[in-house]
Amino acid sequence: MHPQIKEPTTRNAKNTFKAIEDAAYEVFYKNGYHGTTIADITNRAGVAAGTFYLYFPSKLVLYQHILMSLSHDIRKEIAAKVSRKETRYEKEREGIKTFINYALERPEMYNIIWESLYIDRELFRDYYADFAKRYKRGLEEAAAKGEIRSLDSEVVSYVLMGITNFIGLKVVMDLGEGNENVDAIVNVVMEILDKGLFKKHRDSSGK
Amino acid sequence: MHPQIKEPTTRNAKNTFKAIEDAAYEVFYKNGYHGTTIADITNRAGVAAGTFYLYFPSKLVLYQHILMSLSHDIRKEIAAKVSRKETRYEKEREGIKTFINYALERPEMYNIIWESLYIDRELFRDYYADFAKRYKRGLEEAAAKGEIRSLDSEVVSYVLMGITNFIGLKVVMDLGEGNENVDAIVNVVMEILDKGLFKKHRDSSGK
DNA sequence: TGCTAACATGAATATATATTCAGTTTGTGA
DNA sequence: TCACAAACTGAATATATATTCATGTTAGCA
Repeated sequence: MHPQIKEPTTRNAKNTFKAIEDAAYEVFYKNGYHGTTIADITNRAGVAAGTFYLYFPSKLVLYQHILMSLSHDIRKEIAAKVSRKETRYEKEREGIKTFINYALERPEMYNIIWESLYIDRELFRDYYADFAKRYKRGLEEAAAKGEIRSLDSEVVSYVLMGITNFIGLKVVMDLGEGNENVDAIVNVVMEILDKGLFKKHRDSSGK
Repeated sequence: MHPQIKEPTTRNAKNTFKAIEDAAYEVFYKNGYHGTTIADITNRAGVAAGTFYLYFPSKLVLYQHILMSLSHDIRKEIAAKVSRKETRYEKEREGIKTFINYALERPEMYNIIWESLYIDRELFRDYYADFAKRYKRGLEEAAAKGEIRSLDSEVVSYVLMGITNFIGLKVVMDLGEGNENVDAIVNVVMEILDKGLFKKHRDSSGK
């Protein structure tokens, strides 16, 4: 928990705190950080403007609080699903699928994480650096077992994050246009990861 | 040119206009859209605040103007380089390499394009939709020639954009930490695209 | 040299909104 | 039932900054 946040102690105060958090999720998503005012948040939460400052010292700290809770949540969800699979191949498929479904069901979270690049660059950087680190670990284990080819695992992790994030972006942007067949999309991605994009060209030593 | 922008006519006015544009590039990059004020721009350009409004009706229109010019520029650069290559394989390698080098040399452009998701969602969406459309065309030609495998070209184009953008992101975030060996990074990416990530697992019909 | 239109100025205006604070209500333990 | 702290209120404050406008300056031409 952010050190500057004052935790509520009584039952009523806990409800108030939660109402502010919930309102913030909704409004930050809908209108972005700069597009939402403290008044938007407190109105939606049904409390007075001053009440906000009983718990949070500033709008920025609230944003950071929400961002951290989001990123924790999305990582937990992916880790839980992935750990149930045996092979790296199956883990990868599951991770991509989970991420896309997450983006589809709660586009707000996804959106808020990207916006952080322009609100709190450190937090954004840390989020992806940490994500990459976990990814690397998994990839290196898989390489040690001979499940995947030996390639720079840092670069590979950004390749995989890039694919997942952009496919998620596409799905979110297309929301409501009926392109939500996640399995079909994941199949295409796995085809590429499994066999490559290119048909064999010239000699296999390449150019 | 944006219809609300008033073009300068005289030699001096052209210089003033250019100075405002140049200042805006720098400052938008450095501090983001919300972090820069009209005063920041006009101070850096060496003109009075009011002068800004001789040419641009608002800060938003200036931002849109700059974003469009950036996205035009980056696409032009990639298209020019790619068109010199023969095979899809070589074109892909060149496109990725050009994009990363672009991000490395002018991180501001790259940065501004992503921020647009939170400033002008339509413009952002259009930018990527258009990028994807061009990509699709190239991929479909390559598929017709048998250079690449037949897969949903829309999904493939987002996979490739995702890879490129995230590798670009990594390179920009790491700037100054000596990880700027673009060729080595591109090689890893091409390895994956060429031969896949996974070693052959079980039977090739897959799961 | 004087005229005119384009160009430029920067102080003043208008507005938005994050944050404060003096006062009020509420719940709880004695 | 009282006392007190915690919780809450919302009008007032403070600040930032996009935009306007009355006024001045310049360049080129008759």
